[in-house]
Formats: sequence, C-alpha cells, structure tokens
Amino acid sequence: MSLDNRKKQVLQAIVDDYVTTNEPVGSKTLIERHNFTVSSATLRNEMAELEKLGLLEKPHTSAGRIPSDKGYREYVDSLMHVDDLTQQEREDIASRINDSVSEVKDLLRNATMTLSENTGFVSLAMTPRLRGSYLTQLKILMIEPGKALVVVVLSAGVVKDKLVRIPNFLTQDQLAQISNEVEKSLSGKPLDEITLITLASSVKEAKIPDALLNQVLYEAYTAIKQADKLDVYLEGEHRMLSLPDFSELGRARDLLGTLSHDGMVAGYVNEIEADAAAGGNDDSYMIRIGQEISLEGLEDCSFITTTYKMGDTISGNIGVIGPKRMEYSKVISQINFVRKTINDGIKKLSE
Amino acid sequence: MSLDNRKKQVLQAIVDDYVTTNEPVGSKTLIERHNFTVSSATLRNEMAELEKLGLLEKPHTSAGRIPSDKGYREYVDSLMHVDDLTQQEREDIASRINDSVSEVKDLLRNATMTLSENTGFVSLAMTPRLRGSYLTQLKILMIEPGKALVVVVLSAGVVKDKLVRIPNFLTQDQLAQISNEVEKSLSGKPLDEITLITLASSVKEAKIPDALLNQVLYEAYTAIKQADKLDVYLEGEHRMLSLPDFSELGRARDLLGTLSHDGMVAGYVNEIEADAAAGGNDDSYMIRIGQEISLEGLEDCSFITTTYKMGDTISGNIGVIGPKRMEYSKVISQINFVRKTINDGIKKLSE
DNA sequence: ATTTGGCACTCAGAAGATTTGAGTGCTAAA
DNA sequence: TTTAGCACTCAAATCTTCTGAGTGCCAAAT
Repeated sequence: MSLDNRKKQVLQAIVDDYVTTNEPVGSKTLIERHNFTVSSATLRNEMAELEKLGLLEKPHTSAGRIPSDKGYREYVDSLMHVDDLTQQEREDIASRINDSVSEVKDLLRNATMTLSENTGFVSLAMTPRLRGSYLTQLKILMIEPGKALVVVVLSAGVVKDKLVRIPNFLTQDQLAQISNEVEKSLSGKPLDEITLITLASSVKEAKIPDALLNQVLYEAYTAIKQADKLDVYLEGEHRMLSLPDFSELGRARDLLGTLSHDGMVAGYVNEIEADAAAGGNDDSYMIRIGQEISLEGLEDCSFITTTYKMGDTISGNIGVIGPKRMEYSKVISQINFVRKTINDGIKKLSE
Repeated sequence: MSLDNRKKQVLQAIVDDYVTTNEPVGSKTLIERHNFTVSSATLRNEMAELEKLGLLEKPHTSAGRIPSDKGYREYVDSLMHVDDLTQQEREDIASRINDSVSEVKDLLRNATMTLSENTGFVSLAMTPRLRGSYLTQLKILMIEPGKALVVVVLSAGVVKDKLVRIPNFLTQDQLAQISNEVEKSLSGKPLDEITLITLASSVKEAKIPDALLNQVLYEAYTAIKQADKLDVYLEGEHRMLSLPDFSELGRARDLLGTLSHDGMVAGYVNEIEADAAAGGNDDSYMIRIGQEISLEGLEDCSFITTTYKMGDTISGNIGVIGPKRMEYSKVISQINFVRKTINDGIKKLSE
C-alpha cells in the first residue's frame, strides 16, 4: 500500500485521535486538533478516498471515521514510530521484574504483572518450549516405600520433577540402578525423541522382574513427558472491563470466556509462532489486529507477541492483548523492554 | 429468630421464587405460584411484617419484595433443606475429579473446574495449610556445580522442592553431609518451629567453612519456608458476567477486580477459617452472605466454603462464590460431595 | 486540477412525555 | 383475623421530538 504523503498524515492523525478519544473523528475535529493547512472539505475528500481504499470506515453515515483493521495495519506497519522508554520507566520495569526471582517462572509472573499493570490490558507469558531441549540427568529418589521423586534435568538448566508411585518393595539401590542406566542411555537425547520404547530398551542390565521395572519406567516416562508441558500465565483479564471498548457486556463476556478457556490462547500463540519462526529477528514483535486473530471474542482486540530466549535454541513467548484501539507504540516499547529484561534475567539465573 | 409457621412459608416461597426468577415477588404472584390458602391481602400483611423484621426489602415502593441479607440468612439457617445428589450426579462429579490425578494439586484443579461448571459460579480451592505439618526428610541434590535441588518431604507425604544456587566448588559429598545432619536434627519438627537459627545450630560436625555452609543453609531455609506457601486455584470468573445480577458493568468490574487481587480471597478464607476452627464438624460448610463478606465488590455475593482434610491435622479449603440470589441447597450439596471426593482422593493418593 | 465555502441531508443519542401494569397500604365489612 | 376493594406509586417500556456533529456534493475560487 503506498499512499501519498497527505493521506498518510490524515490516516495517522485519525488513528492517533481515535485511539485517545474513542470517538469517531470527523473532518472538523481533525482540523481543530492538528495543524492541517487545508480545509475540512479537502480532508473530507481525502477521508472518502481512504475509505474507498478500505483503511477507514464509518460506524454510520452521519458519524466520523474510525480506522478499519486494514487501517490499523497500515498504521503499525509504516506510520507509527516506536519510542524508547525513558530511563525512569526502564528502571521501574526492570526492578519489578527482577524482584525476588529464583526461577524463570518468577520472572514470567512478574513480567505479566508489570505488563498488565502498565498497559492496562491483559498480558500473558508462556513457559519456554522445551520440546527441543535434551535430557542431561534423571534421578529417581526414594521418598518412602512405594513413593519416589523423579527429577528430570534438562539442558539450559531446567529442572522438573514429579512424585510417582512405585512398587512397595523396590529398594533405594534398585531405583538408583534403574535411574543410572536410564540416565546413561538417554542423556543427550532431545525430549521429543524419548518414547516409552526407547526408555524401555535403555535398561538391560537390571536384575529386576519385568513387571516392576515397567511400572517404574512408565512413571519415569510420564515425568519426562510432563517436563515439557507449557504453563501459561495470564494476567489482568478484569482490566478489560474498564475499557469503553468492552462496555457492552456481551463483548466482555465473549472475550473473557475465550481467555479463560485454558490452552486456547496458548494454542493460538504456538500456531502463529510456528508461522513466524522463519523470520525472527532478535527484537521483533508480532501484531495481530482484529479479524486477523482467529479466536472468538477477540475481534475487537489486538494481540502483540514477542519471543524471549533461553540459550540458543529454547524460547518462549510473552504478549499483550488489548483493544484494537490501543496506543500501539507505547505497548510495543513496553513489551520490547520486558522481553529484554526477561532475557537478561534468564542469563543471570543460569550463570 | 422465631417465626410463626405461615411467615416461614412465606419467606421460603419468596426466596425460592426470587432465586429462580430474579424478579421481586409480589403478593399476587406468590398466590399464583404456591398453594396458599389465604388471600393476597393476607400475604401482603405478612410480607409487611417480614419487612419490619428486616427479612425482606423493597427495591422501590411499588415493586414486590426481595429477601434481605438477613432474610437469606434465616433461609439458609432454618428453612432450606439440602438434598443429596443423585447417583448419576455423584458419579459424574467423582469421575471428573479423579480424572488423571497424580498429586493433590490435580484433585484441587479438577475440583474447581467441576464446581464452577456445575454451579455456573466462581469456585476456588486452596492447597492445604502445611504450617502445622512436620518435616520428615530433607535432601539436597547436586544438579551441577553451583546448583542444587532441595527436596523437602513433609508429613502427610507432601513433597516440595526448590532449585537453589550454592557455592560452585561444594561437592556432592559435602552437600550430602550437610543435608544428612540437617535432616537428622530437624526431622519431626513442625514447620513453624524451624527458623534460620535452629537450622544453623543443627549442623555441628561439618568440616566446611562457615561462609559456604551458611549460604547453603540459607537456601535450604528458603526452600523449607516456601514449602508451606498456599496456592489458590480460582476458576470461572468469567461466568459471573453471564448472571443478570452482574449485568451492571460496574458491579462486575468491582467483583472481578477483587477476585483477581491475588491473595485477597485467600486471606479472607484463612481469616474466617480461623474464626470457625473451634466448631468444625466434619461435613460442615460455612456461608457468608452479602454484607457479611468484608471484601469490596462482593456485597451481592454469597461465599460458601468447606474444609477438606489431609490426615488428621492438615486441612485446606474449597469454596464457591456466587450471587446472593443462588440456589443454596444445590450449591451446598455439590460442594459437600466435592469435599468428600477430595478427601477420598487424598487418601487414595497417600495409600 | 485542486481546493474551498456552502448547503441540504442523515441519523445516533439525549431528553422528555406518555402509558402500562404489577405492586403497595389502608379501610371497612365479613 | 381475614378479605375485598380502591386509590396511589413508580420503574420500565414505548414513542416523540430535538439536537448537532457529521456527511456528500456542487459550483465558485485559486
């Protein structure tokens, strides 16, 4: 889309105005608030053309114009400029995110809190996709007869564990033996290559009846598998109720309904992340606007996501869900800085 | 409060009607829907008296009556009768709650889902209060140089752990030595008697420089302390938006705002639980109605809680938050059965 | 070829008027 | 005590009117 200069100015002015006032903007208001050197009639003509191009729309004939999805798209793609945060803002965010952190989880939790509070919208963070990481250690720890703790250590220093039930009369030593053999043969293997079969074939030397062995192996397997379960932190849903965009109860209900549907948003993020994996410059963000989001109830929202890194291969996402009518540049600069802070925090944790 | 028989009938009929229709009920409607043997004029007189007693109120002069908080209180205390669930309902709930459970957490998660879905309201569950439980094992497991996993095993079979940082050059053996000594001297001690001082004095024999030792002990201490952190599962907030009681956006906003305030609800539950600890028959539930709940935004809600047990001394809470105008007996029979199912589930897990 | 002033037209939303009907309290008779 | 009857009340629904920010388009001006 290549617009002449004046059209760009008009579109930009309309988006800026509409975003702050939530009123459809008309030709006269536009003149009042911006120093255009032309008359309102000229603007009307321009606006009519922008509407023909699909960038603006009218709620009804006698109202001003509002940006269409396509208009917002044009705006974020080529009209908007993203400013850096001030030193003060950056310090505030960083200190909040790094407050009492002892695991990556804490970073993500803090990040969603901060993002949601600062933007006034919903924010989300997903734990890293560990699918591609590999197993480095596997310990099976006897807790009491019949119960053991399986500790799975992954590359990138991630530790997960699960309490499992084992046959009552297995001894500490037998467990240790099993876990050693499994660890020896599986360490270095990517998570997604570990199946119940590779696991079973890894234990050859143990002098333990098959039935018992299999039970332990099965439990170990579930422990390994659940290690790459994604957790999602979603924060600030209630904030959407304060926005005029969702003052209609039905909209709000649909939105919160979808958001509360566990895994729905996460699934969507994974989907678009897969699409985008090709590109993926280090500090890039992705924006989906309105209808571009294929989730029920999010037709009036925009969804901004970005990717944090954990080592070279492992990554996860954070994002903000707000109304289409948002100050994109502000949200983007926030989310960018939050990503950076998370990246730094992860490095610090694994030092 | 002791009402004559007819007044009881009238109050009960009004609550029942209002709960299902959400319309203030007048004398005529009351006659139509219930088989009273008296005329509407008589009912009007009764209603006027019930209003004087503070059990009913009028939204405005020319409307019917609705129950006041006090009216609901009277209703739940002496008018309502709680039916058992049908066999079918019980099976459904039990199978949903026991679906793929491997820890207490899973039970609670499933329980909140089920409760919220079945009632249409918000449900919550809190992990057990472990303050009074005691430590049975403490293991410090070397993950890699500089990193260790502290595994805390509590009575009642609860296992918690935390990844901590330790001095880089501590060896596996040294760690094991520390953890053995700590375990020996602390096992059997209630969590709330363990302080950094008792912890430090428990290690006497180790030939490890104090500075290093202290760092490890400190980390172990934080691991132990966070073991009794309460988690709260809150589910179904969005459902409140579908209720006519919260069709006013402001109310809905206040409610969800308070609910999303982490720890606010949990704190309140702990408070009322402390009050109630004296009584505490095994299958008792507690109801707070309207103004009785001292949380902002919950003035139009009722809060029903009950206590599940984990062994003899450890317990936790589950609850439902819905509009005052709810079918109390249905919710109560649900929550009762859910509690029972959780209790059974916990027993099964620790067998 | 643009730009502009002018003008008739549109229409959502606010403000006001009217109607409706379910409800009340009170009185006087049964 | 209970009941029939009646005057009165008032929220909510419906309809009407008014208002004003906005539009499109034309003809004159640049």
